Parts: sequence; structure tokens; C-alpha cells
Amino acid sequence: MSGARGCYHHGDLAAAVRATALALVAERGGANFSLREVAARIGVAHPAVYAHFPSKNALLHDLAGAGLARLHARQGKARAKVAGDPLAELRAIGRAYIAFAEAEPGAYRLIFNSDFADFDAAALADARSAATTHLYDVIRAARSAGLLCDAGEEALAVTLWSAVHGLAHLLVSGHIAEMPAAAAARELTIELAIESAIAGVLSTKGRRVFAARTARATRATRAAPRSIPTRR
Amino acid sequence: MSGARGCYHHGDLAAAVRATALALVAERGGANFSLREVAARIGVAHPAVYAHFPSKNALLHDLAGAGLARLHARQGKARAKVAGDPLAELRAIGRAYIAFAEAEPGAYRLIFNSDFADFDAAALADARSAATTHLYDVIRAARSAGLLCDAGEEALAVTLWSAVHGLAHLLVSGHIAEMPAAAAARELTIELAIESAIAGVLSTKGRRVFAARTARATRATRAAPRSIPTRR
DNA sequence: TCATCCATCTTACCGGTGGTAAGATTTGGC
DNA sequence: GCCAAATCTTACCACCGGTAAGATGGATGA
Repeated sequence: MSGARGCYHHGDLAAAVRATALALVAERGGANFSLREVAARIGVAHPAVYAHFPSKNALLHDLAGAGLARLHARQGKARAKVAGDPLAELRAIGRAYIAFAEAEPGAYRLIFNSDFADFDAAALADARSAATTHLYDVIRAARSAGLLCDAGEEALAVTLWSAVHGLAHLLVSGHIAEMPAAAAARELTIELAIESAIAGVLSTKGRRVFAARTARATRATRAAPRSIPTRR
Repeated sequence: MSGARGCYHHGDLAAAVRATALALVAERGGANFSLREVAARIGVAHPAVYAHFPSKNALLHDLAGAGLARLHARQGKARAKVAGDPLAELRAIGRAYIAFAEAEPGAYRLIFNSDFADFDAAALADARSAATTHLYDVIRAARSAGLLCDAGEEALAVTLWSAVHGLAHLLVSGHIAEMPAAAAARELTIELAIESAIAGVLSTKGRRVFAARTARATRATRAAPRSIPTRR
């Protein structure tokens, strides 16, 4: 009596569940949906879901893993466009991170808030470490080019990740609603946060290169000449 | 049949609920506890709670507000110790922020993950903006002393808050378990993240002052002479 | 072609949760 | 001493995640 084409068996329930759950995550953020709701939207009894996912937690972890993969892909694409320039790559993956959070706030919260009861960090460890490969790659490149201060790789990664992640998290979680709503100001603030994060870990040489690059970029983009807050 | 001293009325149920709920938050983090559990620990029927808090959400918001107040107080104390030196104050409130997150990870997650269903950002707006007054104060002071780059106050606040918040969030949420567990390395990484965040928003003059201050501090603290990754 | 197997999906149920209703109990004020 | 208001109780509701046991139907092998 159910199913799209009058068939008893659903074509690909697992995929339908994933898609529907992701939509609900996008609507409400986090894990604030019920399996019964997912099942109802598909037109199926709720225990049917358990034939494909052992628990709601498993489904959430599945969605989180897929989200991390999309984040990784987004960073890869952004990075490829400026390949060869480590500092530009750093900026690119940072902006891609923010863009992901803004494009998929629900998924982002699902991945990083991870406050649902039985969140198992280990289950996502692989996906998460895979998602940080771009960051580590770029840091290694920039480091061996002498552009970064002489801190450890890991410390640098955490520092840069923190800055970008904090911005994304505050943006997505509505904790900086006081921030002027104007999209332009928002963009400028994001710009400043990312530029500052990079500027904070540069070596003296890195600072020279960074300034030159910024100057070139400023000359090139005529659209918003002094949009990036200049550094005296 | 209930109550500590055989009395029907509990002495101060509201306070007991707050304390018990906060303990459960500390144990499990976030909103992963039930009102029935809180009531059972106190030795009271669960609807009794509703005489003091209109809903679980109201209780959570209450706890979050109190947590923000503790965070604010912690920053105030840390700041007072180095009053008059804007960059030192900046560092102090950043470290206090991290210290709060590490001392009360459950409360921190409750405040900032805010993924429980009916989270009302507006309800905490006052407490939250009150909690950022130290940051804005210090930024204004540093800015009028010419120590910061010429970006807007708000953008600077978001930039610095993002860096510190991101670090706290990653630490508390277990997303950087790959980070060497050794406490010393952890401390060094935190140090680098905070120093870099500040370094990223300095003016040229600020950079000079910052370097001098760091040099003085390095000479003063003999305990860990080269613990702070040096900048070439 | 048919019988069988097995994944899939169903209905019915479990304990637990946030929240409400209505009544019992105690305290504080008159 | 009595009454009103606040507090706390028992009983209930709909909903949740999850399980059990049986119905269904598509694929496989003869």
C-alpha cells in the first residue's frame, strides 16, 4: 500500500533515508529530527529504517562522514585553482571551509557540534583526519618554502584550523548576530579573520611575500579597491 | 516521604535543580540529561521542577546564562592582573576563555553548541553581549594606542573571538584528539594559537611592542625558556 | 515453472522523555 | 485559627528510539 510505484519494496530506502535525513538536518540543524519523521516523509513504517541503519546514531555518523567528504572535496577544488602558491592555497581552503559552513549549516553543525548523546568520536576519526589532509599538505608546502614561523606542523594546523573553525562556528550558530547583517560587512569580516589567521603564523619572509601578494591582488581586483582592511 | 529532612517542601528546589542539572551537564555535556533524572537525584517527583522552570529549555538557558557570567568573571579577574597593558590583557582574556572551556567543558558546550531543539538565541543575547564586553574594551584600548591594524572594532572582535573560540571548541569537542596528548605540547599549541591570533591583527607599531613584551616575558619566566615557538 | 530463501517491510509493543492536569500538602499572612 | 498561594504528588498524554515477530515479494536454483 506504500511506496512510490505501488511496490512493496522500496527502490533504495537507504539512499532515500540519507537524503531525507539530510534535508531534515538542513531544516533544523543537528540531530533535531526523529527517525519516525524521516520514515513518514518517505512513506514507510519507521522500523524499516533499521534494516539499513542499525541506529539513529549510525545514520548521523553516516551523514557526518559524507559531510566531511563534501567539505574535503570543496577544499580540493578551491585549492586547485591556485595550485603552487602555498599562501594562496591556505587562503583558498580557509574560504572553502567557511563557504561549506554557510552552504550547509545543518551538516556543519551535525559534524562539529556533535552533542547528540552517543556521539562516537572514533567512528569519525578517519573521515575527519582525511578532511584535514589539505590543511596539512599546504602547511608542509608553505613551511618548507620558509613562509611560516618555526612552530610544529601540528601546532600550526591547530592554530589555523581553530581560527577558521571558530569563525564558521560562530557564523553558523548565530552567536554573532550583533554583527552587521549587511552582506558586504559580513564578507569583509570573514576576509579579515582569514587574512589575520594567516598573517599570525607567517615568518618574516612569509610576511614579505604575503604583503606583495595582497598588493598584487588589490591592484587586480578593481571591484572593491580598499575592501580588505589594510595593515599599516 | 521525600526530602532531606522529612519535610514535604524542599528548601530551595530551584537552586537544587540548577546545581544538579549543572552537575549532569558536566558529566555528560550539552543537554544530554533528563529532567526526571535531575528530579530523582534530588529525591522529588519530576513535575516539581516545572514549578520553578517552565520547561527544560528554560532551565538550559538559565544554566547557559550563568555559565556566560562565570566566563565573564574569569576574564575580568585575568584581565585585572595585567591592567594597563592592552596586548597583555588581550592575551589574558583569551587564555581565560580557554581555561573556562577546559574547566567547564559541559557548560561550554551547553553555551556554544546550542543544538538542543528549541534553542532561542535571543534569550541569551543579553548574557552573551555582556560576556563580550571585556573583548570590546580591550580592543578599544589597544586600538586607540595604535597597536592594531585599521580594521573595524566589530571585525577585530569577531576575528579574535573566532580564533580563541575555535580552539576552545575543538579542544572541548574532542576534534583534535590527534593532537599529542602530552599536556606540555597541548599547552604550547594553545600558546601558539593565542599568540598568533593577536599577532595577526597587530599594526606595525603593535608588532614592535608585542615583540618587546614577549622578549621581556621570555627573560622573566625561566621555567620554560623557549616554550613559546619563536618567530623569525 | 515452481519452491525456497532471505532481505525487506509491517504491525505491535517496550521503557523512557518532555509536558500537562488535577488533587494533596504545607507554609505564610491575616 | 483560617485561608490563599505556592509547592509538590500521582496519573496521564503523545512522542521518541529501539525490539520482536510475522507478512511480503524478489532473486535463486532445480
